[in-house]
Amino acid sequence: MSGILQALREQQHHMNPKEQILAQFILEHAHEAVHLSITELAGRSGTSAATVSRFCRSLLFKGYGDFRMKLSAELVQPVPAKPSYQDIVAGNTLHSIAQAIETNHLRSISDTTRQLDLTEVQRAVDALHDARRIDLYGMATSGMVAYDCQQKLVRIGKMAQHWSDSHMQITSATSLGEGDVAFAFSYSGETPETLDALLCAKERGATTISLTKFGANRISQLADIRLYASSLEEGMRRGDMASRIAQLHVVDILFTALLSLHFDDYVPLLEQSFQEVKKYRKEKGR
Amino acid sequence: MSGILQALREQQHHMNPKEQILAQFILEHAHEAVHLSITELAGRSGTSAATVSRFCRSLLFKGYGDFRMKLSAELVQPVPAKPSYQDIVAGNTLHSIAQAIETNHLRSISDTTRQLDLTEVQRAVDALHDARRIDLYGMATSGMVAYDCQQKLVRIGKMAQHWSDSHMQITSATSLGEGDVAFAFSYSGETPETLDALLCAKERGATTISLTKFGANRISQLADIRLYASSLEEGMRRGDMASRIAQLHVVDILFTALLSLHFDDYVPLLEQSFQEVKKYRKEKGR
DNA sequence: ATGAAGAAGAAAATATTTTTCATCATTTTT
DNA sequence: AAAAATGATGAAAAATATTTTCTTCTTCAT
Repeated sequence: MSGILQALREQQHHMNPKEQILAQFILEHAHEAVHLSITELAGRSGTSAATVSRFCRSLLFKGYGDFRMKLSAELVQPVPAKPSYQDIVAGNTLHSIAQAIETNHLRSISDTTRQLDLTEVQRAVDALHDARRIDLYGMATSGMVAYDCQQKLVRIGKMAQHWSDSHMQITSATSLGEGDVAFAFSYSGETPETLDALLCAKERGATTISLTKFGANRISQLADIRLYASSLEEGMRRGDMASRIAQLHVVDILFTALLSLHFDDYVPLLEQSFQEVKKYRKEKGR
Repeated sequence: MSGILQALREQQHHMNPKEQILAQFILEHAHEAVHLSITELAGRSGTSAATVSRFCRSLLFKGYGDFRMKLSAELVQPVPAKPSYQDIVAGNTLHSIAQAIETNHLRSISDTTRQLDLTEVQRAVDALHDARRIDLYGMATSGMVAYDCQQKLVRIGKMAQHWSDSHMQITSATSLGEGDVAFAFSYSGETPETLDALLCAKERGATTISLTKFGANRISQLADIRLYASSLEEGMRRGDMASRIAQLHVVDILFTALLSLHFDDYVPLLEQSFQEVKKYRKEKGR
């Protein structure tokens, strides 16, 4: 904490009564204050526009506008790196919520990248490249990651299918075989539906890949190729938010690696699918 | 380079002549520009105050003051360690790919958080809280974000529905009305199917929210509440990877804010849905 | 009690921003 | 090719926002 808010806090007790009230309001609602006009700020803080104006000038700003701009500039300074993940509880300000989530997501991506085993990534890329058919399993939030992965694979001409229905997952897994890939997504690594499907696929001879949180878990134990995404500390509520971002991050790395290693095979397909969507829209008269 | 200046650079060539001149001036003298009043800026750049005002509004700022404040906020950011987003090409090593993707995702999240207008977030949270029914529109990658948002909302007992089928989107939008919310997700902000659905919902009186890349676009123009996620530079391949992460980041902030502001309403429901899924599994014999 | 000094708001003055309106240039239609 | 329509632009008017002035009120020292 530095600059204007710090100055306010320090000088607050040497101010006139109404100015103290105003300073207090600004300290408590800084992020809101910068969006208010001088009249609104006066109203919200129980003072008058004249007082606010004098207040700003006594702090040696050129006027309210100048004060507001400099305060707003101060408020967007990036958060200093916080050592650990932030938990979220009731009654936080919007600003602290946004910061906490940012911290969690940034960390979760950094951690995941740092601990990523590139040898396993390479094996996964090769398996996906060589796969005849690719099945993607995941429930709820992880289902979304699986679906994202499917979208990417389909765009480069892969036969990839995500099933969010647990019966269909098994049905599909049953028809896999040697040369096919089954890719399981699960934050906990214990999701029974996903586990079942992966097991079934493995029994039919498919190559199995897992993307779970770090540490031992039943799904990764089952997999031939094991990828991990960062997990939040145990007991942390809403851990799946950050983990989902981390999982998508891994999917992006996988997909980009696939593209980069087989550029000539895939990039034309990707461009083509992009152009076709555009063309199709034009033809509809847009 | 990101945010406002980036948007100016990208959109400069689609502007009116005087607006191009103005954009050019701002790009060249950004640090000076934020200290000028609208009249001074008009004078220095060879345009008129009216043009500057229109310019700011056409970029979807609330007015010149808003534009100036956000630009000023952008300018005080220290130069990031890694100056720009990394593009991905053929033949990279796995390590450089992972690093590039990490850089892009980290930046994309930081940029998005910094540019987030918390007033708009608050309005969106209120709208979602009060909503009788919530429709979520988005195609392809943005469809996934919409779906993610639906999952979260449903878990706290909201009637939320994502349609990935463009006909069903319209069908559903048709039955919306006053007190309902339509939430459109689109990276480009121009996706016709999403635009149509949002328009239809708006015509029926629903409150409309948009989450698009930064800068003026047709979807956000239509929306009552406008949220933005960071965009990569024009011409960058695979821009949607980072944008999807950024959009999910915004969804997380929205949802957490919703939870935090109405803790007692929602958290019990969330815990309950979590416990019920567990219980249901136990009963199946696991 | 009285006067001086300063705090604070109402209202006036000023400045800034936005909108309206008239003009001019460009494009489209006839 | 002329006429009509559209759109861009700046001047001026209108609307807003900010600052200053002026007056009242309170406090404190005498």
